[in-house]
Amino acid sequence: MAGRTARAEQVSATRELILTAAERLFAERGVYAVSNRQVSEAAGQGNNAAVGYHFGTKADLVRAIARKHSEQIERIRTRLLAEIDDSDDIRDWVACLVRPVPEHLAALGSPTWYARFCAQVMTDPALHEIIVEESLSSGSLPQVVEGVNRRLPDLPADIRAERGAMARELILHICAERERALAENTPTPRATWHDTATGLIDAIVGMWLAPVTHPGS
Amino acid sequence: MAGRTARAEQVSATRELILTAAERLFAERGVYAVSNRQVSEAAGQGNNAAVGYHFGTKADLVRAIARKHSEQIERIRTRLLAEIDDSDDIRDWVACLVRPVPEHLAALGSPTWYARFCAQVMTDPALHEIIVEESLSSGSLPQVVEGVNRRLPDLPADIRAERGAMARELILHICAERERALAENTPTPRATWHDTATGLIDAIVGMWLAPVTHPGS
DNA sequence: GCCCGAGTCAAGCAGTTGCTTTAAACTCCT
DNA sequence: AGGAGTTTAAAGCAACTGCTTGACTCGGGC
Repeated sequence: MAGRTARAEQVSATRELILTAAERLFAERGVYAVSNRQVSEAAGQGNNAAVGYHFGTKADLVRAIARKHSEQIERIRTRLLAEIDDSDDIRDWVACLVRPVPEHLAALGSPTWYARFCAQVMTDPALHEIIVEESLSSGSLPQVVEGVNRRLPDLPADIRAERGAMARELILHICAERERALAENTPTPRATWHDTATGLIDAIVGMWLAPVTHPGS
Repeated sequence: MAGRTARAEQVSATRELILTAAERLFAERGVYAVSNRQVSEAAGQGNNAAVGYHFGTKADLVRAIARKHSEQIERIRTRLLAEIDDSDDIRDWVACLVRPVPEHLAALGSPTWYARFCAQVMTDPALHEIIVEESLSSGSLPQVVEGVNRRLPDLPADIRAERGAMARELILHICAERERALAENTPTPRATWHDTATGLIDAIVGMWLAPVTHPGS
């Protein structure tokens, strides 16, 4: 047990190497602009088919990257969910929705690549499904959404869904934009990931509480 | 003059053919998943290098597509800007920001591909710059942003920039999501592009007017 | 009215892709 | 201690990429 077999450690080490190399290259150059060969080489594998051996297709590699992170994010989310303990403040629930992502990015240290990676995958017609089932259908998220909805004023179901989608897009793409700015040494509106989350919570709460114009206007 | 030369018409016709074929393929399969060859073939050009001949690299083709649409969008925006005529209602100004995009999509008829195309290009590290300078730096947009800012309560410059970015991301990706849903025959929260715009305006105004939590919390 | 040049077509180029195959190196189990 | 099975390495494959080349078509200016 202690240290498992040396072989298994070696294997999971190269898997991890490939995973992080792929994530970096995908974020910097684009998922489809990078070949599996380049990923293998960047991971220090002389074997130019290492990606195929360990993961299969590029879609499988993308799924593996997404899963790795979404597990971490899920962990943070359940922790926050426990902390707010059925609070009545909608802000707390929105925080449960928002904070896991930027907090995860903060925990990764600098630089990070996951947000840019995720934004790309999310907008790609072929990969979109993958990341949805890997990140969005997991454990505690529906619980948080339900918690938010319960503390929300009466809204038609359609509007609820619409603003839920807005919150989702906002969280992802604002994080990706900040990550890009950090990578390019461009000024960012917020100093830390935590402050970024606070800004997102402010905005999303305001958005969710906004009055609804009847479409007949 | 009347009818120009028959030859020049033929040329601009095939250019247009390539442009729309590329837009559709890019939206449906992904910008990098489609080769210039495939675009040429889909445009009915026996010449497998037609894209290269008429446009150059793929980046140039993307720029051409973006320019074509952003000209139309710019036209709508200036029209709306004239209609609100220095209104004092912030809603009018936000409408000037939001409406041009969904209204342009509505004018294109169904189905459309531009929103999905745009969302992809916007998240791609290599193409991001292209569409920014082609769509966002154009004519009347800064004017609208300035108009919105003037009708906004006092906000720190950073927060202003942050929420501006949020509005931008929201408009683009919500339109892309609706377009995707339409293409897949999935239910959408709104029946029309106009209603979608109304929902976006509600949300963005609410977001912009939301109180700002001091990051010290 | 005839030749020039822009536009189209078709074939071919070297380079790269994903994937398969074969060989070597290594750990693990008996 | 050695055979077995797995991981890495390296080479090779057909398919496809962008790009160039040369022949053909045809409208327009001298």
